[in-house]
Amino acid sequence: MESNFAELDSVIHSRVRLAIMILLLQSETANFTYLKKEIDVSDGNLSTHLRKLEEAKYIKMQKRFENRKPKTTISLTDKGRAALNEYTSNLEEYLRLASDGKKQ
Amino acid sequence: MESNFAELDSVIHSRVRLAIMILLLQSETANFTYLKKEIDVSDGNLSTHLRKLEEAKYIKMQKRFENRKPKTTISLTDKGRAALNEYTSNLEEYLRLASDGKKQ
DNA sequence: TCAAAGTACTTTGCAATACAAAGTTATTTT
DNA sequence: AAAATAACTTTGTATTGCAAAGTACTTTGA
Repeated sequence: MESNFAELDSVIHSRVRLAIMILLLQSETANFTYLKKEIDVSDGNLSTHLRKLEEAKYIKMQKRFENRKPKTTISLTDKGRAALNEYTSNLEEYLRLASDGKKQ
Repeated sequence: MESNFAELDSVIHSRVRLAIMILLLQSETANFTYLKKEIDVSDGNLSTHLRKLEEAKYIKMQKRFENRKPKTTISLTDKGRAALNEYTSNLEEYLRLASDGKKQ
């Protein structure tokens, strides 16, 4: 039986990781501090979420030194962009069902 | 600082529990077997998710006997309906940000 | 000049979660 | 009367999510 409720990519389905992906979609590249401020998450937590997205190859991180300080630049991969697209369209379907429910 | 990324109610932010809430919104009441089939989830998993929603007072479960068989009827509480409403409007904002991101 | 504070992270420890397998209790079929 | 079915719940375990602590520097102020 085909369920109305599609699987939701568990790599993306976490508030923090979803926010990271959306921010990267908007701004193409970002750094650690920027993400941290925008999402309001602790350092450690952000670090592990980034690692998870990297392991899934949804983002890539370039680490280099700029003015003698470490600087990480984070961006979406094509795979990540595609996964986010599918995730959001699945979620939209959930929301559509929810708003159908309200109407009756 | 006000983040664009609102907290997402962690009681609802799980594929299975979100689906349960939406199904209850649509059909007012439901039983265990119906939910299980619609969501495609194992018995044990569904049972624990239902308990979690009940503990949060988002759903109520009436257990009674009908034709000498146990029959659980599950429905949304007002609190649950309100929480789902807030959750979906927060999520819609995330999705709006995502589709803004795509356009640029 | 050297100690304290700041920056940009990562690692660690642990509590909470998600899941399926196994268990329970009662009924229906063979 | 044994086996299958229904409608769940409990248990065991692997995974997750999180913040506190740690690391490796650099900058600032006394």
